Amino acid sequence: MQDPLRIFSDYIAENGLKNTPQRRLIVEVFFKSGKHLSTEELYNVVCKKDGSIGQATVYRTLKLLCDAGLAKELHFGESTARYEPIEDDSHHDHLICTACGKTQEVMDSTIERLQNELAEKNGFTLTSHRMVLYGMCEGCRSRSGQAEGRQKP
Amino acid sequence: MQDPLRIFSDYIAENGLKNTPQRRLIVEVFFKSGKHLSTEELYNVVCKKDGSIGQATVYRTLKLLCDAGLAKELHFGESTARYEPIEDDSHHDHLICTACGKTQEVMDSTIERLQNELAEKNGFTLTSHRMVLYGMCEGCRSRSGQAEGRQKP
DNA sequence: TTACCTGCAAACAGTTTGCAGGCCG
DNA sequence: CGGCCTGCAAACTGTTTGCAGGTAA
Repeated sequence: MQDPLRIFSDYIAENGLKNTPQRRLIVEVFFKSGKHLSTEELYNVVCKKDGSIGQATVYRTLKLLCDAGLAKELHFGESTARYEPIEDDSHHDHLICTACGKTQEVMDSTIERLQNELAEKNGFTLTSHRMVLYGMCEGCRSRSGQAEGRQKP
Repeated sequence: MQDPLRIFSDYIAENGLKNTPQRRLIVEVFFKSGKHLSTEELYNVVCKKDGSIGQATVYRTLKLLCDAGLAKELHFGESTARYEPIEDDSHHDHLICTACGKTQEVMDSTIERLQNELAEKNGFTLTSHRMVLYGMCEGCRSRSGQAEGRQKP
């Protein structure tokens, strides 16, 4: 994928917006630090590099990134939203460990195809989807041992 | 599935809780009116039958239903949570029209199986999942006609 | 009688917005 | 220079919680 910063400044230019240092910093940090950042996490990192940046700007810039098609808002189970960089054509879904919170990106083209067929079968034209698989990762499973009958967390 | 009210009062009894008229009303309305209610929608309906009920009780009762395994909290794209009755063994996923907001329940056992395999392949033991398909329903598609190139809503 | 419950309102958390100044283009 | 941007703080929205009185068991 092309440099996201480049795409971003193109988008900025095309839409008569301004390419400010704050936006550049936020976008850079967002794409460097990788995956599934919440606004607050992003804000914290950004703050360390420029303590004068306000949260509102982070919120506004993330929204801008979504508009530009460079980021996607995600809602796992939490009260806060998370954002993920859109890696061009590499679509994927998420696998989350309910014990340790680890998230892993997954992708299965057969499932993708069946999703499309399922939508068609119901008269829908699919434009996108979200799939999140919740389970227990290897580590947590062996760590939690034989305590299987638990119901209430 | 058994009467949800019955299951609920069993749960109440087993856990030393109280079976109050407010709870009974909320649970009854929740299961009668069916699908994907938000707390506010549920509150509005309940209010019409008993104007003295407070929102807090609705929130608390929905949480209780989740604990009892009778309801499930859903997050589509909105700012508010929705709740759906758990119909025992009839698991399903959701198909949502991005134009009119219509939601439809769907289920594909092949997809379900592949999800399990995908999780296993990554060392996870799957416990649950969420899948939401976004698209355009037949009605909206024909209604919106040939305006396909639109980018910004 | 004794917990548990309820409605109310205040408290909260996450997010948005109005404003006065600042800066890109 | 003009319009977009920014930081700040206040406003908002959805949800939670403390409290004093009420009620199921």
